[in-house]
Amino acid sequence: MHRPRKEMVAETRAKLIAAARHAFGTAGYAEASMDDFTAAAGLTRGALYHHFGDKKGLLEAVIAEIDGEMAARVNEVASKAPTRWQHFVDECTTYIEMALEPEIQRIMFRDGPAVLGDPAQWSNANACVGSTTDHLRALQEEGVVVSSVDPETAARLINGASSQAAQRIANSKDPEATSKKVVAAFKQLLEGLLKRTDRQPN
Amino acid sequence: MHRPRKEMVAETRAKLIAAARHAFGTAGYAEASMDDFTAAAGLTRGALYHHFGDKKGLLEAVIAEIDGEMAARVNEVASKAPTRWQHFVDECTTYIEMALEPEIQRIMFRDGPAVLGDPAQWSNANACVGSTTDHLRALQEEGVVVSSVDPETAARLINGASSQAAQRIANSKDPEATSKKVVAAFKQLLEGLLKRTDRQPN
DNA sequence: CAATTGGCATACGGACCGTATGTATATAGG
DNA sequence: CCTATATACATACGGTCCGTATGCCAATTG
Repeated sequence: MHRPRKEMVAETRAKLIAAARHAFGTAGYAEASMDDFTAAAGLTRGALYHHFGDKKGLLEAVIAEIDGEMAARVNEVASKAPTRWQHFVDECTTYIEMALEPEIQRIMFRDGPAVLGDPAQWSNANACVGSTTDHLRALQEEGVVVSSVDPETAARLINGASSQAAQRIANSKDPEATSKKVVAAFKQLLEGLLKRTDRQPN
Repeated sequence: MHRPRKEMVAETRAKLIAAARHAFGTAGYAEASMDDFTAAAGLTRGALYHHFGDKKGLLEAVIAEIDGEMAARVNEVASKAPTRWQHFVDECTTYIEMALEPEIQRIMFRDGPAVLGDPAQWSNANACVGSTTDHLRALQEEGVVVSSVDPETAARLINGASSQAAQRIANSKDPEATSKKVVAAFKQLLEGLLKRTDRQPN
């Protein structure tokens, strides 16, 4: 029953991250007691401090994990859009869909920024916005998107709008209906990036 | 030297709000010690709990005050734009300018949402977005903005983009230069709301 | 097989918060 | 004018939480 050392360590790290992720996602970062959720993982704060330094370090690890999952899922959508522009729009709406999950809302868009500061400065978690940036740059080279905007800047603004979009849907009494309204408004804003020749009729 | 009761009460409330606003804006909500900033106001936590119930209640009061100031300032810009559309755009950029102040960033966009939840659900502080909504509705009636978008929804999305815009400028190494880029990208997104006939050439 | 390193738990001190309680002053009523 | 009451605020207390220091056990290394 004596597993190799490395595996045990990886397991405790994973258990801590999972327990913290659940606690942060439901109770919230500030209300999550380290004693409680380490105990729920069958450990103590000793393990936490040993591996992550402090509570914020553990939050960073949780965020890195979630960001990786989100980036992976955004990339999955890649396949079946006829044009690159539609593919780009699909990625954005996929992002909004992911942001609907309460755990992601809470950790990535609320507690994360409050505790760690501007997400744009997070060293580990910017895979998602990177994809958006790349698409915008490519669309500019294709002449679909106006060349006057800075791709990364636009990606960040879109990100902010997406987060608000998701919050609005999530807090709505009729999520299905408001989802339609929100996504429609969101796509309308995106069209501002298109050159006039490529814009859809309204 | 016996001032009337009401004045004394209003003064202590104001002192508490001012001290908390400063502490929240600089140290941040979680790191601001109630003992410390009440003492800085020449009071104790007793006064705080009496008037505001708890720390969150005081944050709400601070946010209400700031929101009022922001709404007032947005309305000041009202005067001298030739078209309603430009007036609307001016209001948005004014909003971004205000969001550059660290105190507003921290309280209204970071700690506020983390502690009190979705800003759209705040009972006291939505004067700003209300103005944006009204403008959008009027622009729709004038036939300038596409009629397919829900005004309040669009206003919220714009709000999210504005907040990101301000953060990007504030955290930049060359705020002057990035401000130009950010505002340009922001305006470009806004043009997505225009009917094709009214759009500016790119 | 001995020494050492790393993984994790336990113990302790301090900060902070919420409530319960105490006290003084101003207003209201007789 | 005097008393009673309510309001404004301070003080006291208990509990929770966090960070560090310390200790122990197992696994690796030579």
